[in-house]
Amino acid sequence: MASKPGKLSNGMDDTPRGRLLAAAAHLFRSKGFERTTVRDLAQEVGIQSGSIFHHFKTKEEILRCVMEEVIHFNTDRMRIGLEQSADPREKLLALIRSELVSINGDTGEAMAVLIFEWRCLKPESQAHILELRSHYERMWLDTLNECKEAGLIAPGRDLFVLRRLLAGAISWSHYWYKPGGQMDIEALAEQALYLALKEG
Amino acid sequence: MASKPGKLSNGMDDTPRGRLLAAAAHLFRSKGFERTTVRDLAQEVGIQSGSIFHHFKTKEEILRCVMEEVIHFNTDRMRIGLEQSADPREKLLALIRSELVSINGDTGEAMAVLIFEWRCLKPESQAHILELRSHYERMWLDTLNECKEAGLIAPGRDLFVLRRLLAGAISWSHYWYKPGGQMDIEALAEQALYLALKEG
DNA sequence: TACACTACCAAGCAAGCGCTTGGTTTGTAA
DNA sequence: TTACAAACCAAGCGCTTGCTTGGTAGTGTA
Repeated sequence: MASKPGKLSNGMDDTPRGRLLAAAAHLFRSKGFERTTVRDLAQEVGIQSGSIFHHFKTKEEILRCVMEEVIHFNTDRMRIGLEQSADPREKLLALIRSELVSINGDTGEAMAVLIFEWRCLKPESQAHILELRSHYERMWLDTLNECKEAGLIAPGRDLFVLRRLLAGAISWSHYWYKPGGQMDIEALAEQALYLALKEG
Repeated sequence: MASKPGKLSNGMDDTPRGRLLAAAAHLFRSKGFERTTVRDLAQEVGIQSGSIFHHFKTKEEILRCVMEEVIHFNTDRMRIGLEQSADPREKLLALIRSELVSINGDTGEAMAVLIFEWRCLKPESQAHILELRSHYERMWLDTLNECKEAGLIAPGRDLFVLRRLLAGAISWSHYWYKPGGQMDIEALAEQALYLALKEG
């Protein structure tokens, strides 16, 4: 199971395993899973390449663990965001903000790995990760439904399609959005919210 | 330069080079550039792996050529779509439709390669491709501006950000949209158009 | 002191990689 | 028939890859 309420831990703590996962997230994002060698990874944490396999069975297992940790962490963050929101509009904004922070903030590297190194996983690992993601997507659809019932979203909109379009718009920000630039996450979240709401 | 008006050619014709490019687009999309070996590629077109290098200097050059061809082809398609549209709303819909077709239709594999294998290019190749894309993005921004001036887009929207959000929403469709399913491209284009327009 | 355990190193193996080489076949045109 | 170039093959080189192996240093427990 995930962490306790209010307590966020991304599993990349100051243990050999945690340090390896953090370094892997960094390298897999910047170079890609295939281009990152176990020797790169070992050098990053200051050990020999063979020592990695004392902590993980295979290179693919490292990738899978990075993805698992980031899903747990961000599902918790979204849930907390929802709990602190009063009305449907705020809830949707909280989800958008959470996902933008996931992608452009502290867990950005691991999140990008989750998104862009997907096909490097073996099929059975993919199935396992998809299972973890289902809670995550359920929160989105429930919130979009609430917004529609509250009249915030035009009746003609397909909510499943809308969620996929929003997921794309938000995930894509990792390609162009630069945290610390002119636009902060909150302003970007608001622009993204306009994509969904009918008064946008 | 690209093709003549009205004539669309994607450069993957029935020549040894064209067959290699088509097979490369297919393999690079389904397995990724790194996981695709020159031996895979050779087997796909029925030659020996060494023979590939009679047509291309390096494996990276194959990737670059796939990307160049698909940009030329789709820039032409977008331009033709614009020429056949009367008002700003139709123009924007034409751009959205073109990009959706690029990603989910005939050139889908090459387009996915352009998007998802970007970092496999050498920096100088990236710069070259970015140059080609600039015309493409110019058409988008011009059309969005026309829509805003016509009052179709709310005054508070940042058009640069809007284009990036739309690009994400549209590109992302390659992950989930299945041509031939319940929803056709035209319906999807309309749902995507709602993201931008204020009456959406 | 003895034992067990985690974390790690040094060395290297088998396989696969992109690419090269020297030579052969095939199509075209004078 | 000859000439020539494009297209291709068979073989393999030099290198990198993920991963294995056998052994060692440090730490906590009895």
